[in-house]
Amino acid sequence: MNKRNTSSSRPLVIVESPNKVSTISKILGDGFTVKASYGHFADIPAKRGSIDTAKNFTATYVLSKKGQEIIDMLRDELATASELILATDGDREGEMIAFLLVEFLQPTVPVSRIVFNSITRIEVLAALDDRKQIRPTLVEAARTRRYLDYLYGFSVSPVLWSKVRGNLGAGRVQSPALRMVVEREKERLAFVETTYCGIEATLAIDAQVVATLRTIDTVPVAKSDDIDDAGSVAPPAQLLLLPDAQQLAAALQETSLTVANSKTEAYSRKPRRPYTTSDLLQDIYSRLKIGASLAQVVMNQLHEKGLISYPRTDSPALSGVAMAAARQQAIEMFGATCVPDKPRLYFPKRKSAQEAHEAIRPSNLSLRHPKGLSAQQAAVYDMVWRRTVASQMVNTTGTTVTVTLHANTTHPEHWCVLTASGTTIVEPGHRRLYSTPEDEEPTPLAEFTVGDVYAVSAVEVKEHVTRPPARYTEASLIRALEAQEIGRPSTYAPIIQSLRDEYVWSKRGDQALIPTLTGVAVQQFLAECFPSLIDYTFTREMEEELDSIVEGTATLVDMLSKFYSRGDGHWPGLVSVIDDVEKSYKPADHDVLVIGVHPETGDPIVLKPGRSFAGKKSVRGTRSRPSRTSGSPYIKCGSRNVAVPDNTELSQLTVEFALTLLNTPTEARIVGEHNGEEVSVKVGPYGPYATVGSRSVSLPADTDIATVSLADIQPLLTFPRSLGVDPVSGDEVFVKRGRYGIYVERAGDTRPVPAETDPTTVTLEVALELLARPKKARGKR
DNA sequence: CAGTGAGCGAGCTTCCGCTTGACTT
Repeated sequence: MNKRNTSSSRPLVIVESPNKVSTISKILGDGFTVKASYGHFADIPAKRGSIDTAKNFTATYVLSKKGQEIIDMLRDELATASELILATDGDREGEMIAFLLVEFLQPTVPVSRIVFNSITRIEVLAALDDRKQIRPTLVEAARTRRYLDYLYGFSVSPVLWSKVRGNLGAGRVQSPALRMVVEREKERLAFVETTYCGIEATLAIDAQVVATLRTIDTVPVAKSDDIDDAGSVAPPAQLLLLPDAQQLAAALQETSLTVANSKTEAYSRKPRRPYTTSDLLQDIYSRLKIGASLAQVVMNQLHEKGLISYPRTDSPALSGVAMAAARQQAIEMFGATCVPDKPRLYFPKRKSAQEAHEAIRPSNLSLRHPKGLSAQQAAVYDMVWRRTVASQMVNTTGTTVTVTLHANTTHPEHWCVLTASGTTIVEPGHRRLYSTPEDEEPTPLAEFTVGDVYAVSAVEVKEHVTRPPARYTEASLIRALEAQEIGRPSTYAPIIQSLRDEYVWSKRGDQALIPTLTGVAVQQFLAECFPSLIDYTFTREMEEELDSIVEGTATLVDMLSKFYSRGDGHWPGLVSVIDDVEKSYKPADHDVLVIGVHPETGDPIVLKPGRSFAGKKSVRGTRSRPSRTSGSPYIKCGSRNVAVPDNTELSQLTVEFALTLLNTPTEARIVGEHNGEEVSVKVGPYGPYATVGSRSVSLPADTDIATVSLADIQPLLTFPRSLGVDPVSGDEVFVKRGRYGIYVERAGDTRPVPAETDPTTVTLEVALELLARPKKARGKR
């Protein structure tokens, strides 16, 4: 419809995002057609064997369904175009997309590649005058990254299926992320709480000056920083305990404090850098308590409305235009002295082929309060606006005074040193617009004269208890991953989502990430069998090698054969490592956790991950299939097994907890009648089961015998069931429940009942239809 | 401390990194 290019053909410009199309169209005018590729439209297939590892790691990129439509659309546009200009993002992935566009479009017109880092008239037009070609080494690096991730994930995950449990995944990004969450949980478990005291003395003067006790006879009084998670105190500091503290406080009350030193220092704080994706996710969480997925959605919405720049970036850099606009806004609000002489420049941490975008900032800085936004959108926009403008303002400056006071106490006799400090802000600078809860309004303190003596008006003993390291939140985990350069801005939110599928959970109304028992089991397994794959430096080292490929000093085959087959000095190669694990790792010999020893039998009480099961398990239990008979993690003691919910905290797994589970339900409990027969439930050596008359029926492993009702289990009691006789063959047709779930059977021929079909509604017609299908179901896509 | 039900079929799961949709009210 919008084909007005009948008279003369125009260049076709392709960008990644449709959101860029209209802006760039406006800049380029009628002489160009601008279209979007919508990101990666092709990929190697997500199934086994997509990479031919025997043949120099060759693989074929295939269009996705949506990708096919996009390529068709672009091919139509190209048919009438005078030339093809590839304007995908200026990073490694963008180069790959440009390369794949050429591969799939097979253009017959001239092709060139342009790169601009921000969509401004100057940059876009300059890029058009600086035509380049696709860089083959950059494409090779992108391809290597893609293949390595595939080889890692699709080789290690199957080992999890055979050694831990089915349906689990491992990968270069998710596995170190899981490691962080699990190790933090174990640090919390190993944490030893320490109680310690501090003493605060208030000086008897008009101003409220509170001095803190620092040393007793030159020995530093331990602060929280001096005490580690095991409760050890870093020398020379020593813990001040309550009885001593009270005695000393009483003695201090009787003494006076002499000023030994008064020091004045300049105080200066730079503004925070403009937002990267990770910074903004972190800040949205701490200010608005919104998790990563929703936060990313709100950021996207603001971007789609044209209000903020591209929301997935790891660069804090601002374009020259944006810096000038931010300075202008600051000057209008606070006058010319509120910005430094020159604009403040911010640089990405890692200068590489990876940063294609600038920081997240308002598209139009003169727009202070856009109309028509939801409360969340408005709040996020306001944060972005403040942080961007503040980033160009002068430092917050002032003076910090620290005064040192001496006291000699009697009963007990000690020489005590106390300090007090305070800061006076002279120039608020950037804090007028943006401050964090940590930069609390400082309390000022006047200077003191050495030798002056003050009486003490009050002495207070403050008792403190050390806190275990905090669990990660979505935002802090993302920050930790980013600090290790693991993962990319476009994947931060999805990573959290995929962890939540199996490996982590949170309590209601809380964002703290707690590992599931399955998550703990997988981390243990990976740490034992594949430690170098979950090393936090793995990705960084990968990136360095990819840089060598870009520079032309290494190749895809070098790097992948080293990783996968050939190995190097320290690493025997993934294939060989996996072979060893498959041969030598016996799950029965490995426990997730040794909980303790049974006080009477002396049998060890251990946690096991649970083995193969049919159907996917959800931690929240919304979709647990009734057919599942095993799979939940379980506690093992002697010959007894008892299931524990996957979302049990490690700290709950004590001997007492295990014993209550192991001891409680050995007796059958009658829950009602089914077809006139009494139904009772019980836990046996193979897990929970129901008895109906003389028949017994296994129940899902996480069934709680004490609370389960007849209604909960009644559907399971209907199997096996005769559906009638097949009118064609005359054979009786059954629906049965077996190890792998519900299935239908006719004369020894079987078909599984699909998970989405309610097995209680299976009729003869349904069964015959299933049996008519070919035996080997072809997996769709 | 320990004799606690019964057991028929085997296909599939998985990676990371780019992008936006589209069910309805």
